[in-house]
Amino acid sequence: MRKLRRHSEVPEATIHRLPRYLEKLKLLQAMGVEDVSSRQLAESLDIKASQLRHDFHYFGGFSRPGRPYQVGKLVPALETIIGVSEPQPVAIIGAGHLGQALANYANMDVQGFPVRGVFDANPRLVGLEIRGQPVRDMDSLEDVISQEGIRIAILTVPAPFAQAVTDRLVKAGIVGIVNFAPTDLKVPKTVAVRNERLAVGIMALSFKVKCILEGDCGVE
Amino acid sequence: MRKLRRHSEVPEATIHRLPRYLEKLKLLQAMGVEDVSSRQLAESLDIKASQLRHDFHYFGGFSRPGRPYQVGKLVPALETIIGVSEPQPVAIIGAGHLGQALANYANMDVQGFPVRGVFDANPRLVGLEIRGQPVRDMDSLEDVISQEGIRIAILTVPAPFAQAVTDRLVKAGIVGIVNFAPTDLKVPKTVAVRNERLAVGIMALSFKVKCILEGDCGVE
DNA sequence: CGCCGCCTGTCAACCGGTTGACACCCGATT
DNA sequence: AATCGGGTGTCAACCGGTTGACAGGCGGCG
Repeated sequence: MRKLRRHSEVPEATIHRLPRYLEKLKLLQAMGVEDVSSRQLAESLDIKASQLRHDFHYFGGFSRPGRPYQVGKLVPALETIIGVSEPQPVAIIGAGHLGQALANYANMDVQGFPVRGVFDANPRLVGLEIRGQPVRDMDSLEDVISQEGIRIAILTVPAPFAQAVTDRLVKAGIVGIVNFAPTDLKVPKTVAVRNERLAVGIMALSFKVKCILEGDCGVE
Repeated sequence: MRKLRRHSEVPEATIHRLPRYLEKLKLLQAMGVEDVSSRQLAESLDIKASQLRHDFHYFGGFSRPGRPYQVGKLVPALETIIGVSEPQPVAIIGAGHLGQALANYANMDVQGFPVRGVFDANPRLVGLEIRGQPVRDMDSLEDVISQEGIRIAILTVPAPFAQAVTDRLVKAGIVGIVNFAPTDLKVPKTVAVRNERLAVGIMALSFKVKCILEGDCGVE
């Protein structure tokens, strides 16, 4: 990376693609691939090569011009850009099925986001072990966050509690929240929120399905 | 709805907002609200009023001009557009934590997507009851899909199995797939896929968090 | 009855993101 | 050494989506 422009200039759409680049590149790395051209990489991700180059262009040169990208250099560069060059501990608030699923499913540790605290208000869940992590009482929320230096929280509590929990998180020094509750959270501008609305996905799909079934899609 | 244009002409971005409109409107309906202006509705969703009107404009007139929207008419109209005017039965493939979470969490029934079949290859999960639904063996996949008339499937199996399961689903007549596996699925053009990549969300957030912590965001 | 405030439908300008084109660079090969 | 194939960096045109502006409709009130 030669000249790194200010992050604020990177378009939203590009940011969302970075994780996919990293994911694929790690895969290639694990397969022992050393070089990869923009065309190869783009095709495997089903996007245009010009777009990929354009995206990388925001961060300066990843390769000597005229030569393909070197996987070994790209991976750490992307990790630095995304902010996972060193592990980012996260907390999961709400140990219901979704919370548990996230702790297991996306195996967060490998992705660079080790889970360092799982919390729930339900006394019946508190004490339960998930992946070697005890489910903690909400009382200890602030303490654990500051002790572990947690910056990112994942919210998987029922919608009615989401805002109250959020307020506590913000006070405790959390800087980023992934919100799975179907509510819009109010936070100061210094906190980033990403809403992950599961229901929207299936509804958008339903629209397209209707479209297909009615032969109303332009695809004849 | 007077003149309904072809669905294919509705921009992607608008489609993704429709579910949010519906969600909010249902809420208002439950509160007994009868009329709502574009400004009120837009503000509560944190978008511009002009955009909301523009979105609705794709589907013709929802109100007599000069008068606010009538919640009672908007809700069924949106339901028809999205395709949930009558329940859309869905199947969940993969009864791990994520599959279970989805069956419970987003209470699909209320959203118009009653779960009519939960499947898993793991014999230890088969037979388990989830919300009154038995977890079924994969063998019965095709039968249940055709008997229940299921059109939409939710994929929550581990990535290595995703494509194989998808092929079976397509053959069985599934038209839409919500894919939670971190893999790109290959499907015929007559099948709609929506990828729901949980890991991308947290990484995009991490980028912004880094941004905030380094004071590199334009917001001073 | 006429005016006024509020509302929607509609359009045109604007903006960000995507895409194609091309200049330039490199290593291999003849 | 010159050439050739394949690669990246970069830019400008293009396109879809967003936003602001405004014409016209409706009901309430003086």
